[in-house]
Amino acid sequence: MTSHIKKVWKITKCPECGSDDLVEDHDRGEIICQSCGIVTNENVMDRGPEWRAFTKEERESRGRVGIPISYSMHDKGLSTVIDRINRDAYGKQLPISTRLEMLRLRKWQIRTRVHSSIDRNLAQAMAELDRLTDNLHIPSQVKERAAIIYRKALDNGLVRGRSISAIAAASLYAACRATETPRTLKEVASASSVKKKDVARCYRLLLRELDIIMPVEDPIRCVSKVASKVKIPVKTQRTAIGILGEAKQRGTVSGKDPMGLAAAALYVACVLNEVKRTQKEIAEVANVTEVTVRNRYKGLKETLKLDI
DNA sequence: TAAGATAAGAGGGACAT
DNA sequence: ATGTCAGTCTTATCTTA
Repeated sequence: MTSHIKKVWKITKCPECGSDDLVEDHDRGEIICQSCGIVTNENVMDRGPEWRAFTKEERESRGRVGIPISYSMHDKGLSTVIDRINRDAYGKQLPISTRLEMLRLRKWQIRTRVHSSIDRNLAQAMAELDRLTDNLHIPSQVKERAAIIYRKALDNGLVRGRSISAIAAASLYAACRATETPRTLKEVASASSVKKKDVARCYRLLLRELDIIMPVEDPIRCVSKVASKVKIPVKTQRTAIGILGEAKQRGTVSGKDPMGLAAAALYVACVLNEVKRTQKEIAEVANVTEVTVRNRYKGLKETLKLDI
């Protein structure tokens, strides 16, 4: 008896590096090179039957017809379409009960299709999150958090009409804020292809629609962050914290950028303690402009009646 | 060179229409 | 739903000490 071993042409060497350490991923229809990481999806499609038959009977019973399945379609091309012609194969009008049945089936068909579109959206978003977190060196735990936020946004229909990458970036930024992972909006935006203002808009949308309460950053907590970067002595830091506490009591801190306030308070403290730091140095590490430092500095001077 | 001043523009929140 | 307004922050440029 002749054996019916499949004759399948397969690549055995990586086209990039020549290694033969290849792994097949049948679900995705790809071949991955273990040594260089190159993924190829060429020549993987197995056009022969996926079964083996050893007798004539087996061959006949296992043989089928139909188009080859396709990996590029989300359902691998296996969907059935229920059309709207309420007639049977002979063109006869269907009885009312069957018509209602078909109506129900069509409804569910559409619903499952929506489902798969959500899946595809998620897959794309997760890929984007992967890319962003990779670029920004963000721990996976924060990424998980971002993914949860994204799913919530998707469930609430916030993604419709907006770009997936914008919402993904905004979710990631929100996750960073929530976990106190120090990444600025600017950094997140520049890692993604979305403009900063769009990420900011989506971020606010997330906070509003998902009722996320984000703790407002306390300028006092920013002081040490900024101070450590420009090596300002602890004593001067304490002066700055005192200044901020005083300003807070007089209610002149709300609505201001906490980093700007911290920077200005530090600058004042430096002047008072005769620590030589320029506005520029402090503004730079606080990620605000000199002008902002000056404006806050002016405000602090007024509210505290300082003469410098 | 550091600090201050000024102007123009962006973007969003509050509020009225 | 849309427009206006006050306030914030940024960028850029010029002046002052």
